[in-house]
Amino acid sequence: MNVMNASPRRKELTRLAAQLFVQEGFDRTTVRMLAQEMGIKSGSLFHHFKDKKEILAAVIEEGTHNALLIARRALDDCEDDPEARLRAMARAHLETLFTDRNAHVVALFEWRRLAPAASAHLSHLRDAYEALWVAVIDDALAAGLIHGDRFLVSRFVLGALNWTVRWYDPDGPRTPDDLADELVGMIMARQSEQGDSLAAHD
Amino acid sequence: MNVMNASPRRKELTRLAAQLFVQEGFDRTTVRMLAQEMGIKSGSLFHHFKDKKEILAAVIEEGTHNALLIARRALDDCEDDPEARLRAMARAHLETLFTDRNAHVVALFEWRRLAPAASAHLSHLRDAYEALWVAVIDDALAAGLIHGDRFLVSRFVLGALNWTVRWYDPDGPRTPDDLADELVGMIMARQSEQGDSLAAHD
DNA sequence: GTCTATAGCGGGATAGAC
DNA sequence: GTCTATCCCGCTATAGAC
Repeated sequence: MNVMNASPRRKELTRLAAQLFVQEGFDRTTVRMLAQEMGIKSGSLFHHFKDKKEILAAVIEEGTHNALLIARRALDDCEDDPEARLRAMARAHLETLFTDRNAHVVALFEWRRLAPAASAHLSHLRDAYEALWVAVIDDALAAGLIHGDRFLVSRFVLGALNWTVRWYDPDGPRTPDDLADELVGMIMARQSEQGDSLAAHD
Repeated sequence: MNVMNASPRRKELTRLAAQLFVQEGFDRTTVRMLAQEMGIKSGSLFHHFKDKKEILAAVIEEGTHNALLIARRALDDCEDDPEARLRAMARAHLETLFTDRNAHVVALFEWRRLAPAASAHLSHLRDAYEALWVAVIDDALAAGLIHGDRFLVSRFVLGALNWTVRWYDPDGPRTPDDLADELVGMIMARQSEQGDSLAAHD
């Protein structure tokens, strides 16, 4: 169950499951679909996972784990500038959502399906990721870069980012990084000028 | 199917269905649950609806229809001030999400389940609602109240609002109107001062 | 308009051979 | 670790009486 004791086979299956869960949703994805996708029969699936819910748990763990890793790495590659850090977090979030890492999408959108049985380990992962966000938001607030309530700002920003899954087309003209920059630009309180540098994209 | 030819009985059932769809999700809500909730047997349900998908369609139509009505009314009660109109739209959106109108939540979160068979009428309703938003955002941009790309700003704002369904507790200290005001405050480019009036809520 | 009864299907999961 | 075969269940939807 833990990310440590995952066989290569299990990891590969988890990756494929994430893909189907995003396309069809957890409930509409059958174990037969999952099995076919990885070229085995449905019965064999239960050698790797206790039941269907455990597959979802594995995907969600993988997704949150990746998001946490990538966000930490992005922050490490950062100066201490609050704006740069905020931008880095937004970019990292969208990177995990769109750069062939369906697992994070599943973690966000199918969390409720798992909630009753959510392990402490999973909750801890998610809390760690959210803590990263709140810290970055706090710094931006303290620097006067943005304004508002720390709790609400974090949730509004994450909401705006998460909802991109519903409308963003990766094959379109904009990169995920473009989106992240536009969002940060949108909430930043410019001390002066009339906001032209970000207004002429489309 | 159209909102016009809905018997009172059917409207009542639609209301109850919306509640269950929000609680459990469409896929996990069975026709037996739906029937029990309204005090009839599952077989009787199909006298009112052709199949389960038609129930979803009715809920989504109801939800979008209501959202459109309430948003229009809110704008009508408004001065021509772009900030007031933006605030009114945000408030109206959250009002339809949280003030015992589960149908709008279903419309937003279960849209994909219906998408393959979405009627022209339904798409038209949704487009009309989105057009309302884009118009208000356009005015706010033109007035220099906010900044960014019209397309992206609308989607970010709607994303932030829609995602509140996942975390907002109506029994908590904040009203939906508080949330709306905070969001508008967050994206507004203050020409001067250091953003204190909105920062001391929590 | 609601009931009972049930058809018909597809789902998750198991057992035991290989 | 994968297969075949299958159990058992609950789901949507239908048929016909009342």
